[in-house]
Amino acid sequence: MASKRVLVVDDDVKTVELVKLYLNRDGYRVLTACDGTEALRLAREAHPDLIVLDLMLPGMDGLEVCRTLRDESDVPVILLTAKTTDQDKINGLSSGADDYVTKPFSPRELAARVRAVLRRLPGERGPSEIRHSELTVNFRKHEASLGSRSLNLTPVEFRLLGVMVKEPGRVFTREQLIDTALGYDFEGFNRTIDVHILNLRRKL
Amino acid sequence: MASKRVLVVDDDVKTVELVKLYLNRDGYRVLTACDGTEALRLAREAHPDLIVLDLMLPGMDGLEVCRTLRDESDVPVILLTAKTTDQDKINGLSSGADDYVTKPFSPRELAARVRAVLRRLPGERGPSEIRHSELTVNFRKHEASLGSRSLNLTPVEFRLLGVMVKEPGRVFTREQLIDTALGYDFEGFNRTIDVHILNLRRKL
DNA sequence: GGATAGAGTTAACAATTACTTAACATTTAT
DNA sequence: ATAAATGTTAAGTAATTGTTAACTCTATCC
Repeated sequence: MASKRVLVVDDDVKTVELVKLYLNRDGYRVLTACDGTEALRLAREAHPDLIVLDLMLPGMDGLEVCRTLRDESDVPVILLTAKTTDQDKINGLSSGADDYVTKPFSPRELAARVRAVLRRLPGERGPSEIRHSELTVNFRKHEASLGSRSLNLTPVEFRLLGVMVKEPGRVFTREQLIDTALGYDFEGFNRTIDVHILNLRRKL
Repeated sequence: MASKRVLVVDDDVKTVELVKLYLNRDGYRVLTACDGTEALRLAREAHPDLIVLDLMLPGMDGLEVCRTLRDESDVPVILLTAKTTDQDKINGLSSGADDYVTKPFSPRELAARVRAVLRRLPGERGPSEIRHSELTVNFRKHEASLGSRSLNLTPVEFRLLGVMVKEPGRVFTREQLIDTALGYDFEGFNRTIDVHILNLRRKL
């Protein structure tokens, strides 16, 4: 669940389609762009979780695109290029890229690198435990308890309780709760969240 | 919090400067050295909070430097290694070093790893042995036992048990376990870790 | 230089858990 | 009083995790 979005930028449509195929197979949603300008536009609009960027682009240079992206956000970038010397790698990585794959490449390897980069990113920190009178929510242990009784929460329920316990008293819309608990790209019946809330209430 | 000091050791000035740039951006003070002798001297004089150490150094071997550092203090070390070296070397080293990054590397990633190592540091650089009721894990001997029976753990299993025994009750994601047990640059099927966990459970 | 053993990886399948939905009940607001 | 919103139940469906077994790779031993 919570499928991530990857923006793939390459002027060769064949390449884009190939990469898209493999990334889709891994459960990512894929956006595509054929040149630097479009890439930047999409990056700004859609806020993808990762960008696969070819260095040889018509018009705007790939390295330039990479640097611009870096200035504007923290989105991780994997560079794709035919250049093979170490110096090129250094240049690319110095421009703020997170990884580097040389053409011709195995789409399998690229997919693996996408996974690897995304895996090591989620580094957000908060307090590891929040308490409110009887209620204790421990994020490190992924565990919540009321008094001494451990509520056996499912992942969705835990996320719901987590987001609420961080801002007690705040009222959330269905959409806000869906975003945090089911993922921003949830495309189902929006009353599903009601059931999760119900179950959570029962356990409390 | 007073800004931490990081010693960066590499014979290539370009690399050193690049790393320094990124670490400075993260608010660290950076010391630099170009060879093993200078590295040791600076480590002794300045007592940095962390050392980034290239393994390929002129004169004194990086491995040798690493071992000397280990003998003299508890300063955490992140190794820089060429991608062509064996995974086995990394395995052997990771008992002494706290992390490693393969060249060519992304400075973003290195900075992230520096942060990660420093973050988990105050959680004490544990004793060489941890016990929990029947379970004993000895890090120096790389050996674990339940009661009197010695569990014959493989390297991967030992690392898994090691990371878990240090924070009992904590829930880890697949990705976190993969990072510590299989290496941050593991590029395979992520359910591989399930099998290691299964095997570990059976031995317990 | 095979043969063998140990470790790690992977695919396929089973078991379990949890998520989603639709239908109906109750409450709230107008 | 009635429409809209929210609460509740139970059944169907999907996602995740557990397990087995086959395969690869390396290192070691005749």
